[in-house]
Amino acid sequence: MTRDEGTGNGLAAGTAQWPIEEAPAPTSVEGRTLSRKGERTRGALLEAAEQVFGALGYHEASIVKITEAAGVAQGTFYRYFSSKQAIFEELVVDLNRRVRHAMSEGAARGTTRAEAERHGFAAYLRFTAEHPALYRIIRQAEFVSPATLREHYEKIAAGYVEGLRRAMGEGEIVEADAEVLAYALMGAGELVGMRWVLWAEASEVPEVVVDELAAFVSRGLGARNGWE
Amino acid sequence: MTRDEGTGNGLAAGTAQWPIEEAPAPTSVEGRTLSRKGERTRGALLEAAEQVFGALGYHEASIVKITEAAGVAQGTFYRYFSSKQAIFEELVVDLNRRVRHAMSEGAARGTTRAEAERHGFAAYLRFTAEHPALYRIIRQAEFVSPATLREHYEKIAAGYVEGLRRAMGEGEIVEADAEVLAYALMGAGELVGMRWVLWAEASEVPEVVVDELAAFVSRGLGARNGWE
Amino acid sequence: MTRDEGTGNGLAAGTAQWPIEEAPAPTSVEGRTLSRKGERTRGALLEAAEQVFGALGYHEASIVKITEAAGVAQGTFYRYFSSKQAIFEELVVDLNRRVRHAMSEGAARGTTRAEAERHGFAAYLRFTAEHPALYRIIRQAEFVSPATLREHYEKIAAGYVEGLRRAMGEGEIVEADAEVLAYALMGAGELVGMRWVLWAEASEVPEVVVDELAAFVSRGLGARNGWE
Amino acid sequence: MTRDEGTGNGLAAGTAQWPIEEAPAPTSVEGRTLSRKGERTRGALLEAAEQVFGALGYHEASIVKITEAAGVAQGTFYRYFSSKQAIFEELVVDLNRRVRHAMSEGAARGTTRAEAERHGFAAYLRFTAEHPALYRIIRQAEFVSPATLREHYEKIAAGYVEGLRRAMGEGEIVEADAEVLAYALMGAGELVGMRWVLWAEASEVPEVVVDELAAFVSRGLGARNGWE
DNA sequence: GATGAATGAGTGTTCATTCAT
DNA sequence: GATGAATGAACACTCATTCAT
Repeated sequence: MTRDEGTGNGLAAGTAQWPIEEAPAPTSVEGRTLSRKGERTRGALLEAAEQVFGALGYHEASIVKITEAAGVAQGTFYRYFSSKQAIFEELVVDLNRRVRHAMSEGAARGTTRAEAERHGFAAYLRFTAEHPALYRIIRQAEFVSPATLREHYEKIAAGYVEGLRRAMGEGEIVEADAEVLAYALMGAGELVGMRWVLWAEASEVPEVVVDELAAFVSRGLGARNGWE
Repeated sequence: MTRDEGTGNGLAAGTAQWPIEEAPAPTSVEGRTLSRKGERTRGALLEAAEQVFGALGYHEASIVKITEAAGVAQGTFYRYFSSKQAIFEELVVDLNRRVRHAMSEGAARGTTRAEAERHGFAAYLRFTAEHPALYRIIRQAEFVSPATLREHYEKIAAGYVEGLRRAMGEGEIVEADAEVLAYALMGAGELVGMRWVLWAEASEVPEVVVDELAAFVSRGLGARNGWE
Repeated sequence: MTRDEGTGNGLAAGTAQWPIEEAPAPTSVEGRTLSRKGERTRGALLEAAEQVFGALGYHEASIVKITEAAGVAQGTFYRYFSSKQAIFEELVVDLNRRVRHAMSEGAARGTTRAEAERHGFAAYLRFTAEHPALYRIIRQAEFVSPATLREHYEKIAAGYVEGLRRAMGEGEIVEADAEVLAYALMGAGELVGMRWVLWAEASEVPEVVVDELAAFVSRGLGARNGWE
Repeated sequence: MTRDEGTGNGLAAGTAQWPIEEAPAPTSVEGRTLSRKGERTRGALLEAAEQVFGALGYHEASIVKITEAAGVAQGTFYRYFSSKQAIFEELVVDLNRRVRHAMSEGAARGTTRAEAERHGFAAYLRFTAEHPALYRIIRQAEFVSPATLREHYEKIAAGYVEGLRRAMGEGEIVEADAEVLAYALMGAGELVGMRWVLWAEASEVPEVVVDELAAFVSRGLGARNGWE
């Protein structure tokens, strides 16, 4: 993952800075170290959970449905996760890591600042399209696991804040409260994703929408040499 | 409700334009017309539902809890609402009407455009603080009643779009896709509300946060003579 | 209602002998004497109950449905009947009286013995077709009010027994246990009615079926100069 | 089970001919194959259901009562039957198979035609005495599961019809509509059973009653060399 | 006298979780 | 190590009945 150096800027910089754990999957459960096969079963359960939680929501989803989707017996579930809530939380953490990764990679693809910014949002929206579960699971987390939900937003916000602060320091964008900007940006992305991906059941957001959003944000950040 | 005339502008104009039904409370159930007492019972149930859904979420909320909170017997519930889902949906519609009303009123309080804009957001954030249920119930609606959720956002967006288009026509703000802007604005408000009202368990958003948000939006809309 | 005298015979004689109360509708409830209007309301409730119990069965039927069908308020029901079970029992008694009346009248229409017999069954089957509720309500009575059910069959059986005994005395039919014959005849009629009226949803049993049934019974009773 | 060959006749032939599946108990639920223990639990539930439905009727019977009677937890019920209605229907099918089996066996015990006929009815009445649930459950089926009810009668009738037709062909009984006769015979047996088993709470029908019934039927069928 | 609002016990059913095999 | 049978608490909802107006 290359980071954009030198041209430090707002959004792109931000997305590039999220701290991402490098060893994603825990390989032990309650002390047991997982075998190859165990690892695979665990992965199958997580993936099944993403599908099922995404499609049905936390409450309609049931352990039976998840284990069925994963092709294992009901009891097997509890060899890998201590509860329904536990796998849910793990899923949020997992998706959080992956979306931040996607956004970083996206932002890094831009060479000019405007492009980078646009790519960051585009990556987020693309991830949303590919993983509608992210959006839906996050909404469920509100009640299922508020702490995890908060952590999710805080981690993304932290990345934004760091990037925005650097950009401010370098005079690339207007001086402002970086945290407010961070939450505003996340919110904008979330609802645009909801409107043009989820509701439209589209596999991607129309380019023009991404452009409009990026332009709005660019202006809002008071970016010099912004979009256009 | 005074509307800003002549100086039609972006946000303020938008918030001022939401079409709001003036006769809010339905007064009949399944054809029956409600007596005074019935009206009161129904109101108590709705209020209790707002508290309970807001505090526990749709699934943890139960009819027993709602009726207990309302001080009526379990069976009484079904004289006024046909199901748990039904009262939930009614609640969304109700809150939607009230939040739009609050935003309109807020926006109308501003005399200059910048003030109006700021007041619109402030009103929304104040409403969120007073009715945390709005935010939480909306999140639940994702799975409980997607159509109602969508309607909620679409109604608010429609108000924004109308106002933004007018402002564009009058050259007050930059020419852009009004719908994209609308969803971006809603998202920004929603997450800022989540961060500074819900998480902070504050009764209001710090003034400076409102200012920062308004400034960001003002710049993003390319408002002439904007905030500052 | 003419009774067959002189030519005393089996079935026809039997059907003609059921003791039928002549003043059918009780005109007071819990001491209250019913006004004209009250009488009408009570009748409407009974009729509605016949429809509803017949269509839905005892348990699916509800007081609300009955009162709705009768066009009165829920509470009004309890001014005329003390409980759901009470109106059900009254209905059984009522239908019992009416079916016995119908059978008597039918039987009386026959001039020869064979005709009379045939007419008795035909009348029963016609009544079944016009009042499917009879059959269905009787089946429900098994658990709802066993005593009433038993009374229903015993009353019909009593009529048969009396007629059969007389016919035996006059040498018209074979000497046998009249009660066994009575229950066999009732059972035969009931299931034929079920098969050719209820299942066929027909408004009457095909003539040929009535003929076959009458012939079987005629032979079974060892009737001299019977059917043919 | 020996069948009467050569002397093919009416009732006995009929009862002897019911097609009876030889592998009675389904051993899998929703695709799952039942373990030994599972099989036992399932059986216990069916037996408990027979008792409870028989004693209380469909509606008064509750899953709690059934599971209590079977000595298992409430939830266990749903591992074996998908609903209250489902176990009810299974019960009807089960009882139907068993009563037809009993009747066949009974009829086969007769050597002369008159004996066989008598044994068929006697077997039916004995079964009724041992399984009052049959009678009571059938009556409930009217509303609970009309299709199953109909199937029950049709299967028994089919056996009768086949036997009666053969007997007619061989000149043993009078030529007549076999289906009408079948329903008449079933009805006669049913009500005699109700009167002398259920109401008398007797463990068997008095011999004389069986004799009388058999004689009536014998005459009704126009049997040559009939009873006596 | 009629109404209809209120009651609350009771139902069928679901499902996360445990544990013997 | 994996299974799947068993559990039982919990829930949404119904309805006969009561009673104040």
